[in-house]
Amino acid sequence: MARLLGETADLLEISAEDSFRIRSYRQAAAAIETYPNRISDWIRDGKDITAIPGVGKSIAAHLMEIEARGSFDRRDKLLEKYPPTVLEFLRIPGLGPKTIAALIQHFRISTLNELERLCTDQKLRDLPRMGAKLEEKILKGIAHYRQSAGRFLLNFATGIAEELAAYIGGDVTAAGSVRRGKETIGDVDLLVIGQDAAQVLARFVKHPKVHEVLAHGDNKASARVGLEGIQVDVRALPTESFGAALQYFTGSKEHSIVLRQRALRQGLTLNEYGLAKVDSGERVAGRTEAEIYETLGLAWIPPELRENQGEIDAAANGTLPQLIELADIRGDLHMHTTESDGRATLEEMAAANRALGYEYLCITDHSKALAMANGLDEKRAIAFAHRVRELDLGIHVFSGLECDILRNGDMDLANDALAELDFVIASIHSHMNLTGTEMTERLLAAIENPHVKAIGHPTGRILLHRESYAYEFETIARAAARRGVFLEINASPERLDLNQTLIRSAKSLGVRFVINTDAHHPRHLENMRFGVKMARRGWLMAGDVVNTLPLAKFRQAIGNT
DNA sequence: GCCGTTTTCGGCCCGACTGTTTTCAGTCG
Repeated sequence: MARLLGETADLLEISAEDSFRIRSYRQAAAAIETYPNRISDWIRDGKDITAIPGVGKSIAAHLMEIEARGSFDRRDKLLEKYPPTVLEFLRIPGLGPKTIAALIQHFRISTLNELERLCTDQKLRDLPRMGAKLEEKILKGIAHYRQSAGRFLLNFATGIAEELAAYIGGDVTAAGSVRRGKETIGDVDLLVIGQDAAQVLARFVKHPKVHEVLAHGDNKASARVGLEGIQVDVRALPTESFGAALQYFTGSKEHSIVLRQRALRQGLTLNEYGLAKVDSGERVAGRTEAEIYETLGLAWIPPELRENQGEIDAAANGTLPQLIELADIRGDLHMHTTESDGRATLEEMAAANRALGYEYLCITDHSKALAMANGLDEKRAIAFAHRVRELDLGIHVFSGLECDILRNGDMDLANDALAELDFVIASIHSHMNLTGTEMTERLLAAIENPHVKAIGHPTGRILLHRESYAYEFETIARAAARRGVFLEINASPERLDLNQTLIRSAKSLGVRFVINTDAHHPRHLENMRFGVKMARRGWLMAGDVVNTLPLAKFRQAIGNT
């Protein structure tokens, strides 16, 4: 439903509809996407869906039509006018709705290939206000889109941000979605404070990895960096604007819009330079973020929450959660060794965990169904568990297993073998295309197994690569809460599974969590910070996460006494 | 198309950069 509304907003944009109507569609799409309950259920139960903020009479009618027949009239009419392939055009950087509408009208194109030919044939310049530079820009944009679909993993973007910040030197802060900890990143935003702007920007665009300068003005510069072509935006601002600039540059856009609306109601206007009175222009805040939020009557909001999903109300009411921090984690409970498909030995992994200052860890190699990973059968699993327990490296090591959930919901290893282990994570690695009903039954069966303590990477998504498998998440979360089975937040950067919406939903249903790296190499253990980011985005506190417990309490929590 | 501390009508966040054209529209964040 959210996707259909969002696509309709795109189509309305190309057809030059009223911009406020378009925004309404987008806001409704965002509201539905992050809504904790299933809209279909609400409609079937006859509840009033206009109670959802952003959903009014018209969009409610559209949603009921979608529920009834999979589309709605307004969308169908637009699709008669514009083939759905033109939606891709909006993903091309530098190409917006006005240009797209003009191109469709004049050249009757509908596919990226046709658009590309138009540019290589230098036909675009026949139209008013279009020239050679635009043709070139679109060609580069198409190439970039095809290569990466325009998004990058959080760990990659974080690495680029840290490398460039070190190169630029001085007071540089990563802002944008990197600071908010989004699992995929469109571009890297760097904020430079209190230095000579022109000099800083000039130095940035000369970085050896900068392949293409997209914009270079007095206050900001944008460039594509590295072979992957990730876009980096650098903005330079004076020291007295640091807080305002950091707020503005961190976003999200939706969060900032609501913040500025709130400012206006107080007779204030907010931009990247500061918070000022509308009538006199007098500056009242801007040096720190906290100062800005405070002036607006709000507690400072952690960046991970700035998605316009209730955080502003919570900040106004003083009900923001005390979010979990990396330092709260006392042990990593999901990792592999050379016993299955890990790259380091049991001893090396344990030593690496101790070096991170953890109190305990759990070794969870694969089970035999994952033959290509050299998974363990019952006999090997039990023998290995003995070796794990005998380890004496000054850190408590639990013997565990990442046990495959077979197609029918059975565990890969027999229950008497699982009973010998301290901590069993049940994961799906096969038959990922079952129907929603089959997959729900399969996971329910795993949760009912008396030896299963956690569900590993619960949705199975691989970012930018593979969707979650289909199942009824709420049903699974309810069962997990009832049975006391933990849901994993897998910190591996290509998974980051669960996402923030599912974390919040599961928490509201009473689920407790574990945050694990799924490390196959000692250096992967450092990915814990990304898992904690996701937990924070899901509004979790330390108390929601079991592996923040001290050893003795953790043992109680897993029934290991 | 949504919404209500002033509103059931009339508002709806704010600024930088580029290209093409001679004053600004389009795009982006």
